[in-house]
Amino acid sequence: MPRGRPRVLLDGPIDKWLDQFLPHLSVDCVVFGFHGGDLKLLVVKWPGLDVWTLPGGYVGLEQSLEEAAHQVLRFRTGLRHVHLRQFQAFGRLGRKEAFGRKLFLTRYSDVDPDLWVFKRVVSIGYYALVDFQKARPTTDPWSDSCAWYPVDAHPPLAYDHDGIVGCAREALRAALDVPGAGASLLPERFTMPELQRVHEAILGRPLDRRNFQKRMLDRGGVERLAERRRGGAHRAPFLYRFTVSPDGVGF
Amino acid sequence: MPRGRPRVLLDGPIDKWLDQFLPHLSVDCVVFGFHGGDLKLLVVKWPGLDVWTLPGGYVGLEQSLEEAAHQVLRFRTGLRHVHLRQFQAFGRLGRKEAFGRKLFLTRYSDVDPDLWVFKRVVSIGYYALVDFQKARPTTDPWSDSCAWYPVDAHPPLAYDHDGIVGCAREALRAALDVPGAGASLLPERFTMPELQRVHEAILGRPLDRRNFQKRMLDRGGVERLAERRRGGAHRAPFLYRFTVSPDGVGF
DNA sequence: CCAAAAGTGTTGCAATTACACCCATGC
DNA sequence: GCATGGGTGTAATTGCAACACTTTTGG
Repeated sequence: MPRGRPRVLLDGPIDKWLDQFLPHLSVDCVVFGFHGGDLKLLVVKWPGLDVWTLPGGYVGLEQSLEEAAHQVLRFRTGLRHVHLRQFQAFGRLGRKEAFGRKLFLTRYSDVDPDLWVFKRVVSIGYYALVDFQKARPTTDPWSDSCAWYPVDAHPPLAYDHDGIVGCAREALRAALDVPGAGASLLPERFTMPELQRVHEAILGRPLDRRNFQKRMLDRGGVERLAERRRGGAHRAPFLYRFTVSPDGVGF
Repeated sequence: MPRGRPRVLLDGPIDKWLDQFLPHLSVDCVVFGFHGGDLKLLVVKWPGLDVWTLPGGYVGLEQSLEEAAHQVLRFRTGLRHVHLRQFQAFGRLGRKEAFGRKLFLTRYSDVDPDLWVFKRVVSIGYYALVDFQKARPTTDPWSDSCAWYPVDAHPPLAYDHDGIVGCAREALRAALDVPGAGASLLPERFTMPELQRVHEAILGRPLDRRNFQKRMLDRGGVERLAERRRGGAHRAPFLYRFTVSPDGVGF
């Protein structure tokens, strides 16, 4: 499977390329975006086999898990400073890596089936919240496409990645009550209804407009700007800005 | 570092022994007990160096992470069905494994410093809640001792294990509001005051006796038995039993 | 009989929920 | 001017925290 920095993908034989990573380990990223009123998920399609997966990557020998996840995000979305949170490690057996070999065979004729990528891989799951507008889904030479899908209607994913997505959504829901939650899914300046749509999409249920606004302002972490959003068909809503980082700490 | 099944520890050379595990990976277990009114932590002392760590182990090539953690628990406490929960993976650089080499040198004169155990190891953190009475802390031939310490006054741990303990306590606190929480720290039958002490120890603050009892009964998951605890100096309290598993699911 | 711990009920506050009214904008 | 969405306030409810009284047991 093609993961990690693209620039080294094509240099030399595969086994040498794999030597730069911690064997049997990977990070998988559940990348959430928000657009058109619902949550989007970034998925990667691999050529030939009609197989989709989460974007992921291997971990360099001298690279922290977090750095590895950031690298995946930077590579797949072009974004550098992304809200990223580890939520679970997935290490049960039967995380079939068999299709990976087929994938390699589409590029290389003779691949050693004993390489660790075809055996068991333990994966550390991260979820990421990105600004849909700024993200530039990037397809590499290995993959057919890298694109957003509605999180409730994405193509079935290989391995146990569907389960990983469910797990990530749960973790995301649980993290929703800290000040600044959902910030990273929106542009820097946003309106209160927009923030509400984000919360509704994550929780999966409608929220009361007025109570929502009150709670957000009482909780702190948001700052109302003088400006309003122009151009809408109705009363112009205020713009807001977050005053805390996505992790709940002040800037 | 001596981890994993004891029976294979002494068979053959170390590098062969290590071949049965996923390289660069381990599980570390934060084992909580409850005794004499406060939380205890199970720690292991390694010989010669005045070094303590959490009980941990490596992950077999055909073993799930959870199985590996269960194996550590079974080995260190003799308990088979333990409430175990993964809470975080620790993979940042600088998790110095240097002392491990010294440890091996106390047993073997010539150890290859290129073995993966001396390089970087990513560790999956599990916390466990065990019945203090039933647990039998077990020292193996490699370690000086395996013993309970008050969680607020345990010897400083090597690596980043002190940080791991803090992380585990936080996860434990967050998991305290599900029905059946704290069950696994007590014997099968327990009194309400006992359960309250557990919650107080985890939260680190006193709780109101009456509100506590009400909440526990309203929430469900506990069942009052006919019997009472005899022999106390005062009014005999009722005995209770949990009707849900530690994970919040009914039996 | 007294001290100390356990069982049960009631009150009051505070946070959340439900709901009503006014304002702005485009067609 | 009217439909639609946005901003603000208030009443109702509920969940939780504070607190009082009774019961049991050993000494």
